[in-house]
Amino acid sequence: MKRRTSPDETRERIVRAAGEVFGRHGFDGTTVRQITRRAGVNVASVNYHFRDKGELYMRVLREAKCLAGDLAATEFRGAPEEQLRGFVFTFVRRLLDPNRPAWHVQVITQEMMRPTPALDFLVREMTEPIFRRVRELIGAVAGRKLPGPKLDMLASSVLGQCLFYVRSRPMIERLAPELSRGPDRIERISDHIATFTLAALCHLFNKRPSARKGKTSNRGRVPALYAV
Amino acid sequence: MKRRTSPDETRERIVRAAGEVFGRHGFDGTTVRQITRRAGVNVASVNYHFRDKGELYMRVLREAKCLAGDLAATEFRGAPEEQLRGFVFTFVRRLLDPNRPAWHVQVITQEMMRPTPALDFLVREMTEPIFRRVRELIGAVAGRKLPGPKLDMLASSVLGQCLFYVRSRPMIERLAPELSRGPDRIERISDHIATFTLAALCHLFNKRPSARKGKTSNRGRVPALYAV
DNA sequence: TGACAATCCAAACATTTGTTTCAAACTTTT
DNA sequence: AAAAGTTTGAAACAAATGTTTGGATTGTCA
Repeated sequence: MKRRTSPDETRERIVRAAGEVFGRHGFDGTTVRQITRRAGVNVASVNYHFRDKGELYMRVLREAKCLAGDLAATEFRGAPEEQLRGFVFTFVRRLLDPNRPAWHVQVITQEMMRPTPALDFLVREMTEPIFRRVRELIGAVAGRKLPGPKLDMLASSVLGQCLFYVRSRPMIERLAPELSRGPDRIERISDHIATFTLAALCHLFNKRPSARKGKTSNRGRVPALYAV
Repeated sequence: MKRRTSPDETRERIVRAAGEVFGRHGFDGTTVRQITRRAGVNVASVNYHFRDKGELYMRVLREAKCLAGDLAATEFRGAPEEQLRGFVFTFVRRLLDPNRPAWHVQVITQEMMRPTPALDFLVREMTEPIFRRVRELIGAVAGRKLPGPKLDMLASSVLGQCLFYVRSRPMIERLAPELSRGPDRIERISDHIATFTLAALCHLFNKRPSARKGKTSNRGRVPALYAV
């Protein structure tokens, strides 16, 4: 007779449940019993399959980083402006897409805000490459060599805009509920951030007015290729 | 003989210590004994002076909101662009000034990210007014009536840029340490955000190029009046 | 001073925490 | 089918949690 749940499935169920709870309450705020209750397994399973709570947490972070995808390695085609726009669209979609399990982003955000010893891993493995990538894209749009700190701040402006919608979600839902609703909200937000950013860069570095203005033109749409 | 510590001082010591610990670990991650140890008082003091841990937390939030200042009510003078610039300078200073106790900002940030029932209070009392103010300032700069959601996203772009430096601090310190150091870092960051934002608005709404570009001009400096 | 209330403190309270134990149930191997 | 190795589950563990208790200490006012 087949076992009701295989050992591997138990492990997966624990990781998924752990991701959801860790994502909502962070490492400290989460109890092992919350996880096992949600996963429908025994309390001891956590210590059997993973050494302890900390080890399980690391496993969850690794999973989240993995599912977050190699955004940094993605190639975008077209003019530098189009590439930056493509990046913003992909990044925001990764952050807000309701089809993806929400805990991937949430658990990473929690770790960024209330660091545990695991933060170094996350920065090294995903934040740093993404940050570097944004700097490259911005440098290309600017079309000239920029001093490092200036480039860092420009990249921070882009990432800050994107992450705001994730990290301040409970706030935004109260202040501007329209922004959180509607099936096209991801595209609206992406389009705004990209347009805003390109407008700033365009003005700061005296590029041509870049054609875009007002509603979404076909040129402005992110190619389906990017819309992972 | 005078008591070593007056009851009022005990209360204050508890609130300050609680602010520091809550700011670092959030409500869940904080234990009453951590607070009392840091404050140098007995464990029971918390339940004596404040009803329970939750009541103390609310008191801390109220204090933080109070010390955060009535940024929303501050009047800025000059052209709309100057007013927006003044707001950014003041806001960023409030967020990053090392002379102010860091926990004011941190405890609010923690609450935004991992909401407790107290979030409604915070949004109503400080976030909402600030958000509304930014929308007004941006509307003035744009010089035309804008649809609500558009205004919301523009405000989000400004606040997102500012808050990034607070919420991603542990990350930034690893990625771009230069941004976290130096006595002029607050001014450098403020100046960048204001310039970046005004450049975008200027380009989006076809205003005149606004003169600013490159290094800080005298016009660009925030008047001492604003530099609270 | 002496009585009264306010404040403080050590100890204990009942829960909840992460983890361990060990026997039963199951799967695989012999 | 018997033996060996995995996986599960109920119960128990010590440690830590928020809170309460009762008595000691302090300040106030008659």
